[in-house]
Amino acid sequence: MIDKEYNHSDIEKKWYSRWLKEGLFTPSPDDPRPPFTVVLPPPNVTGSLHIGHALNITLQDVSVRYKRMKGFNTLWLPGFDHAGIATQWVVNKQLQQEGISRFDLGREKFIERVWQWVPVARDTIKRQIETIGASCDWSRQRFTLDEGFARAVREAFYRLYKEGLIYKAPYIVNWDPKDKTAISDLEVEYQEEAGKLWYIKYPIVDENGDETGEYITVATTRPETMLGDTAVAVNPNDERYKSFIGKKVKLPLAPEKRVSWDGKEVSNLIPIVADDYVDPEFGTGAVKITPAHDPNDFEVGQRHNLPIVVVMDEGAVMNHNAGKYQGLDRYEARKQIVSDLKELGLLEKEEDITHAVGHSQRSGAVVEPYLSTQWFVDAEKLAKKAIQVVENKEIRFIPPNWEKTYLNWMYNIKPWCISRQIWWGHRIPVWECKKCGNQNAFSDNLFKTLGEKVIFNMYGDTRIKQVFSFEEVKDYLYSQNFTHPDKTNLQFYEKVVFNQEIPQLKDSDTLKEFLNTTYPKVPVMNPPDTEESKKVGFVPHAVYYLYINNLIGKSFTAEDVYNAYQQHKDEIQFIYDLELNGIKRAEILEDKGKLEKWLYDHAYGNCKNGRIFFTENNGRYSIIEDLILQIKYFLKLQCLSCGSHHLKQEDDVLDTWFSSGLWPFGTLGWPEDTPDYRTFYPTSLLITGFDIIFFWVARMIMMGMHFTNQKPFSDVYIHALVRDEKGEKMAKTKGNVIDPLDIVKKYGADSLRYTLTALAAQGRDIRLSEKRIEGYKHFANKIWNASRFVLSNYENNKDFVFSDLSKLELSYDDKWILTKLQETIQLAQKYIEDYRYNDYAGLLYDFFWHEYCDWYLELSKERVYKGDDKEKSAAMSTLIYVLDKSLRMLHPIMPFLTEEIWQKLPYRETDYLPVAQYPEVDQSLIFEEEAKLVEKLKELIVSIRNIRADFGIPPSKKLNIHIKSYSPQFTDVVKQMEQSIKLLAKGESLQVGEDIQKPPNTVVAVSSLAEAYIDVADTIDVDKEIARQEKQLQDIQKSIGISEKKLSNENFVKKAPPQVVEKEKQLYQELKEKYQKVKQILERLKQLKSER
RNA sequence: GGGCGGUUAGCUCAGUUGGCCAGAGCACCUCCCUUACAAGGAGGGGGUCAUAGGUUCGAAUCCUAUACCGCCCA
Repeated sequence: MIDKEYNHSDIEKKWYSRWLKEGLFTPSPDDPRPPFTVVLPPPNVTGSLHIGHALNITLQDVSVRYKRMKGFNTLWLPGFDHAGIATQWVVNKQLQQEGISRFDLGREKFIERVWQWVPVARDTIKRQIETIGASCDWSRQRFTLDEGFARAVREAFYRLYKEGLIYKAPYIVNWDPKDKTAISDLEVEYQEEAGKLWYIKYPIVDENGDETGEYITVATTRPETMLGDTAVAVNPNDERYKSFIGKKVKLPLAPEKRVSWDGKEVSNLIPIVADDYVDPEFGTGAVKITPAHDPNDFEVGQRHNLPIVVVMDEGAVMNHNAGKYQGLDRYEARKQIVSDLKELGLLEKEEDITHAVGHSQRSGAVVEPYLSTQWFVDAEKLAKKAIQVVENKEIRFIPPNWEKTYLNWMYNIKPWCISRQIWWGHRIPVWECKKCGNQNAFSDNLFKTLGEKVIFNMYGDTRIKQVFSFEEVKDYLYSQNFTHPDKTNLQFYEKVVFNQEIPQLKDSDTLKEFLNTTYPKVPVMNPPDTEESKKVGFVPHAVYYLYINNLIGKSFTAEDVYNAYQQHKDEIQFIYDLELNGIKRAEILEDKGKLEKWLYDHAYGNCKNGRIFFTENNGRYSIIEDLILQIKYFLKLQCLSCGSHHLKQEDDVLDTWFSSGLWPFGTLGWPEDTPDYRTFYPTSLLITGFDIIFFWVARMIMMGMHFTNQKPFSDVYIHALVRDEKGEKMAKTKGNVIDPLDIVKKYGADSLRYTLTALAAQGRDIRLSEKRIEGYKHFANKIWNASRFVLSNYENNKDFVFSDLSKLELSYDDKWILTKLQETIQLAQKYIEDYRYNDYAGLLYDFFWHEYCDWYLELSKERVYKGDDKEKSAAMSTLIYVLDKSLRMLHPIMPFLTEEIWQKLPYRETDYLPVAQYPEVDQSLIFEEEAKLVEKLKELIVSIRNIRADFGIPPSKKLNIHIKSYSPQFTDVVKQMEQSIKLLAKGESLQVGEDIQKPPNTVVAVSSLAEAYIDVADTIDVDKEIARQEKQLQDIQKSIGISEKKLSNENFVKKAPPQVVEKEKQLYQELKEKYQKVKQILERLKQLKSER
């Protein structure tokens, strides 16, 4: 028996783990059914989910569960985003609490700290996603920094770089002086702020640099940047300034000599240049040009070959070029400069203005346009295909108006700055050669064998150092993987990254063998804790290195060492520079004589510490191998241009969105051609918020088209922001956030999901209030109790229930609800496939509550309780049938509740509802005639209830009802359903027939197929009834008037579509008839009154 | 400055090819503890669909302008 109370927490706890255990959400790439793929927008590992995530996840789950039930081979792939700046920010905050900064820790230790934090956030979020009920495939869970994804990012970068689509260049970037990093255009938020426009007079000078007494006035909102001015520009057609062009001005306050960005001296006498960019109408028509601190000025500077003078450092503190302002913060300097100008009489005026000031989205600091050398993606080239694929509708935005937003942005796309001066993220896979300066981009395609590729990737992920030990490799390969705890890291490489066995690395023995045969061996002769002064130095290490790598034979002469060293010194120096923290006395190896002596000394102990490394015999030396404490290995990377090993990897990391852009294919195995990739890519649907269309959606389309030559997804559903009930953005600082977990606790996940689905109308923000959620909890309760009614009666009537309805004697109401059900099934599919989530939710709500519960359940009670076998059978079977279909349709929105109830139903083709079949329309269960008659019957019952209310008859009083039917058909309906009608209309007795006469002391309810006379005997109030009927007559008359007006309009009849006209005519006819009837009734009433 | 969207019942919102005398939930009023459900049932009040023009037989729906609100981009 089913519990009396609906208790969401009991129900919701038990199903999720069972679904997972059964693998219901884990599809196979071998499944022949058509695929349906969704990738979850990976939540940031910064904290926990908010209600916007809940909406996003719910809508995805609704579509995903629907498609799964429709028989698609459905994959919903979840994962997490490392969220560079955001996560670094969170960990920084934690460090602050401990009173330390990330610089105190250093890069390596800091990243360790972040890795400690990530699983905390990740697992919290994962639990939240599970609580909401998301039917995603955790066995395929990914992380944007996992071994495979990091590899995909390196590969993507490498390819773009090779193709010339990524380049490093000096450019004006948006600089965040607080976080000390460049940020992309998109990460800048503009705010209207009160500011000032200062008009500054620049004195004109003659050829000798003497002031002529003339001035040219420029206007600026950032006077501190004037110290970096290298020109004044005017429009070439501006008559006012024509004579000034080519002359020079003396830049006030600036030191006489400044140093340009590329180290040249720059004078404080700067030219006046002509440039079309200057708008003569704006300000004074003369513009100061600061190429290092303004993007437009930078362009002007390029055109006129102007020097570039940077006047601030990375923290926006004035630098050496600022003369006496050096060391001042930019705003402090501004104040000083303005007051100094005033004193010099060079400040013409100041104006109050409001202007848009750019702030860093993350730190809030005012962004400083700043010249800096950064990495850029040539987005314009990538945009081409990304534009095409949307223009020709291969990718569809829903709602479609977002397409315009997307395209507009794409048409005007700018180079994308992808380097970030932070530590947490994908370190740029470029190694600069310290010898020749070449930029080398590497990916693991540098290596042939899988083993080598793995080692390179481990190095790239900073899991091992470039000189590494067997233990380091072993420990990492055979330890638990971070993203897939059921696998070792090696298994992750095999199964997820390369989709191949890697026998070379399989176990300790093969691994050791592999390392020994693949990598140069690096002998180490110092125990880890050796005092600096006691350390064995560079020269012996170098000789041992040559020896152990078989470059000088078993025994050797000084000459042999000299020659071999000459050949290998670059790598040896590089390695020991790393290992010994600098190299000493390398000159010994460069001189045969010194080397000879050194070898001899170190064979006989004639040296410091009396060290003996070698044995000597006749000028030939041999190694004393016992001195080697450990063998490490060297991952050989060489400059592609000069071959040197002296490479240093870029310190900067990539913009997080660079990696997110690969999400739809990087998670499915790309760049490998895996079964998952072949089966599930391109994905079908992406659901996300409008705020990241540019950040993410656009980048995925660009990257997807470029790397896979396929659209990454077909449909993009863009949902709105969830706001609070007052329409304000939810923010922790405002204290108006709704925590999804609180809601789930209070109302249940099903109720939250239903609410979000019902509110998700296209193209609108969602205002969420708890009241609304409560309303849907009531709906959940309704489903629960209706099911309780059905199931408890099923318990007592098990033998009467059949799944095949065709053999049963279905009553009018059975046929009616079945017909309604078919309509609902059809509409439901249409709505969900059109992404009209709110309509889907509304439709089912209405059907289940207002048709099934309010009417069908009530109508069925008579037969369920008192019917004969056949009646019971029809009613019970239909009740169960409709409940079953309803639960299936409700399941995508309310997975937990529906599963709980569905499990108790008698016939199920699968063990679990998530993989049960979605209802399809059954033509044999559509009974239009019968359905229409029942609709009329409902109308009649409502009109009887109205009378009751109008006359204030208490529900406890049973009525005598006489029904005059207008047709034998309807008479039959009423007769068959007599008992049910009595129940619903609370009748004592019921007579029906076409020739029934109105008994005295009754009032009349007129409906379209019958009129009902209600015996109100002692309660009848003739005056009241006359008034009631008169009001009705008036209403009808009004309607007739409207209808008449339409029909008498020639143009309406002529031009309106026939079915509309036909409908109107029918309505008119019905109204007319009704009018007549009511009129008669009124006449009789008036007669009655006069008789009394 | 450019673009997009919104303005419908007290509140939150539906209303998709123009054909309803405009709908839902919540709130409100009346009655009812009837054995699925008081987290319920029956009934009810409440809107000149922002404003002004226009197109049309017909406009909440299309067009134009205005007002206010929001967002995005520069």
